[in-house]
Amino acid sequence: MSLFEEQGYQATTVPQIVERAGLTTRTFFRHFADKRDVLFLREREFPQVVGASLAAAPQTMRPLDLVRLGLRNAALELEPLRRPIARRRRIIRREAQLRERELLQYDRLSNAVRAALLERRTGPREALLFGRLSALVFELSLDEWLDDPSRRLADVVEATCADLLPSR
Amino acid sequence: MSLFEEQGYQATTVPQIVERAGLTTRTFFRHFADKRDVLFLREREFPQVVGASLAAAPQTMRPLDLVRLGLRNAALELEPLRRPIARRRRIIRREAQLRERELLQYDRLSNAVRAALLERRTGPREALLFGRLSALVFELSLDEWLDDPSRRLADVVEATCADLLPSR
DNA sequence: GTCTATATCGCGATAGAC
DNA sequence: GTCTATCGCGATATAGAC
Repeated sequence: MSLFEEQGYQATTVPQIVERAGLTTRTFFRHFADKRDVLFLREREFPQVVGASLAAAPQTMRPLDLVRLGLRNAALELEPLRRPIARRRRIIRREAQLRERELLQYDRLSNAVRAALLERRTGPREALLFGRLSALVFELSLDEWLDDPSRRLADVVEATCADLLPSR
Repeated sequence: MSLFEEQGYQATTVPQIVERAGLTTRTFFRHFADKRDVLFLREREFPQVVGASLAAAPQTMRPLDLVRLGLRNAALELEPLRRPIARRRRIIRREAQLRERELLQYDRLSNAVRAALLERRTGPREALLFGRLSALVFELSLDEWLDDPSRRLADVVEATCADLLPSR
């Protein structure tokens, strides 16, 4: 992130990154699928975590409440990381390439929620829909939260849920 | 598309593509930002078209009806292209790289709708929301339509709108 | 259109952890 | 000893400068 801030993402080469990190180029690519991936290390496991959180919830919950629970849990984990997340967002916003990768991450989140709902015999269409809407809620909430430090992420998520997930 | 189907997307190189097309590599990259872009030629103008269609609608329309109109117009244009679109989807589904680019395209659609709504003094939050939801409606509809040839895309879009865009 | 850089990846050798 | 991570070298495709 330091290098990206200093010189921009494009201008920064992988050899420069590995030099500062004390590794070789080859090692870099064993950990990261491509150069962009270096900014999404934590995010890669994020969908898994949310999915697991849904799987662990009581079987009796409705999809709507399930999703709210999962997003709430996710929010609590991110709450203390506001600074680095905001820093990262600033970098991502400057490069369409990075926005593109970010979208893929949200798509993975969406799929994780969908898979968790399917496990509970939610209908395929409803599962797909809730998955997508969950990811949308989360992205919008994160953004609002980063712009308004006075609110807690969990609260923003709750409000966005109420707004976007009309009870079905 | 033929090459991608024969050998897969990754295995196909740009030199192979230009050889079959009778061009040079340089010419390829003059038209397409990168290799993936070759599958999104038409899609690039799509957001513009939808945006223009919204801008041309009567000023008195509510955002909800505006979006429905825009998506309906888009649907009518795609209706005759079912075969190639389905073929293209099959290729895209096999490669995460391509799915990623597809997501960026939907993001652009979302932004086009948002921009059009902002022009009409819709509130920023509502514009953002409707933009995202429009793209979501469109993606889901397209997918359903490709899986069920018996329905018309415009009808699927209408049904998905009713489902996802509760009147606000 | 030519030339060049940089991202990406395959392979074989090696070092450390358990 | 086996497993896994790193290294070093090299090849090629993508992408961009001029």
